[in-house]
Amino acid sequence: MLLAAPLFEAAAERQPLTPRERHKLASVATRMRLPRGYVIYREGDAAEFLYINGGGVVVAYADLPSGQRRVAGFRFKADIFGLAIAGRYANTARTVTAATVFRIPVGTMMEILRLDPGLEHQFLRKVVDELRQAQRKNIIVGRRDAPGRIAMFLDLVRDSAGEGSKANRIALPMTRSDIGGFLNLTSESVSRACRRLTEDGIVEFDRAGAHIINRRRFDELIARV
Amino acid sequence: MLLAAPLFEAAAERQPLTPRERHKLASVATRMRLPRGYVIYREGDAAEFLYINGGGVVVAYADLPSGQRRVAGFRFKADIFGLAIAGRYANTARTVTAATVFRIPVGTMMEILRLDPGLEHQFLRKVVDELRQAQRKNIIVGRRDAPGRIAMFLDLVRDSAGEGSKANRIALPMTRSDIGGFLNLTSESVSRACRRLTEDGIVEFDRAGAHIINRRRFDELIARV
DNA sequence: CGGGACATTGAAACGTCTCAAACGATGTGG
DNA sequence: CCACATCGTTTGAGACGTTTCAATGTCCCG
Repeated sequence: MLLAAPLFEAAAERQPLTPRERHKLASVATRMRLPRGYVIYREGDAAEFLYINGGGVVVAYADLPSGQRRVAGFRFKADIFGLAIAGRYANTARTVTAATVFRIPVGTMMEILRLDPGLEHQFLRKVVDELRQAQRKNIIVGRRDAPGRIAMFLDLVRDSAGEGSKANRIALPMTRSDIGGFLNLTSESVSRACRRLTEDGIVEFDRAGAHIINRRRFDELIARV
Repeated sequence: MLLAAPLFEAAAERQPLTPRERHKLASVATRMRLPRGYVIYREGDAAEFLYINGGGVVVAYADLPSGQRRVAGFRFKADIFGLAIAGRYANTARTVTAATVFRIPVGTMMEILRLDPGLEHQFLRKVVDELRQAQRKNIIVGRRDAPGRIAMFLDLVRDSAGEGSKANRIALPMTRSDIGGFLNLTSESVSRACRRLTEDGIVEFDRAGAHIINRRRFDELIARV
């Protein structure tokens, strides 16, 4: 139980969930079908629930005093979100697409973890995953060139969304602003960087997402960190 | 025991250690006194030891293919470092000042954690701390203005180095290049940003470190994220 | 005392940001 | 069912700030 506390004290970042956990949690979870653009919770709200993404895409972000929007990350199917700092949500969560989410009261969740050390273990691994994600984001944002950041972002989304690691199609339901918020770019810069990638014959974009045309140069670009 | 594995699989980031833990670990640790600039381990080496900083400053960094140096973070007294990914160090660790470090074989460490769940708990908290640090770095690097990044870096070092949170003197033993590597700036930009802070009457710099002159404006600058 | 690493400063190049406008898609109300 | 308002995207031109390249100055250590 002591173990659970720090887990829930962590700020939110990406956290995939195993099938075994989903099964265990389904019995106490409330299933919600949400439309696109629905705000699940707001930064600063008391963190009463923990959420599991059951399908669709959710974005976690915080609005900074300067008016900028810092996107912490995107949550895909089976990802956990809603972790808090000091009992309050660290980010705002909003659906990017229509989505199904499972909602679990934090108290209930703590009880479950107390009774099931194995599940507790799984949660620790989620925190570690989360850490890796934050570090991966650190590396991506460290790049100076916008096209390179976009390419690494596509790579990240491909891994996160559960599309095969050799898939050339990547769905991008989030807005350019959301991508920019994640990559520390303006939406205009995202636009221009995407155009550059297209002009260079590396990636093509349409309404649905991205399509990698030249994988060799794409991989080269990603490796050129 | 299972718990220990993922802990050691995490990449390195900041991790303070409590006195209770230090006592417990002291008996199995090898104490090493290291000169300034000593490379403790290199990125890619087999991760055989876990380290605890017993005094001094250590920098963890990775050299990217582009030749740039990405600084993951600085380790101060009581911080743990040497966590690995897939059995290999994710970063290179080098002393910034003369330092004392305690070295513990990973296998021994795992054994200790297995026998002491309480200590295991503490380690989980370290991972969560590490996560928070990575996120804090994300926010800092997200700023566009170099002086603002420097100010937030000073704030971070003040917190990490264990100087009082209201201290106006901040020791900066690391080089401008190291600071730049952490903040994603060139050493020249660090130099200019520091000069700007001085010209604006906010912070003064000398060989030893920084001295906050105008705390109100300093805090304002930090808040202007 | 000398060599080397680090820090500082300068000037120009580069790339993103900002501001602005036009375009496209979407969803709603008449 | 269409017109319209809205939101997001794209494109443009200029401003801004960091990077780059180069040179000088400073400090530390051998």
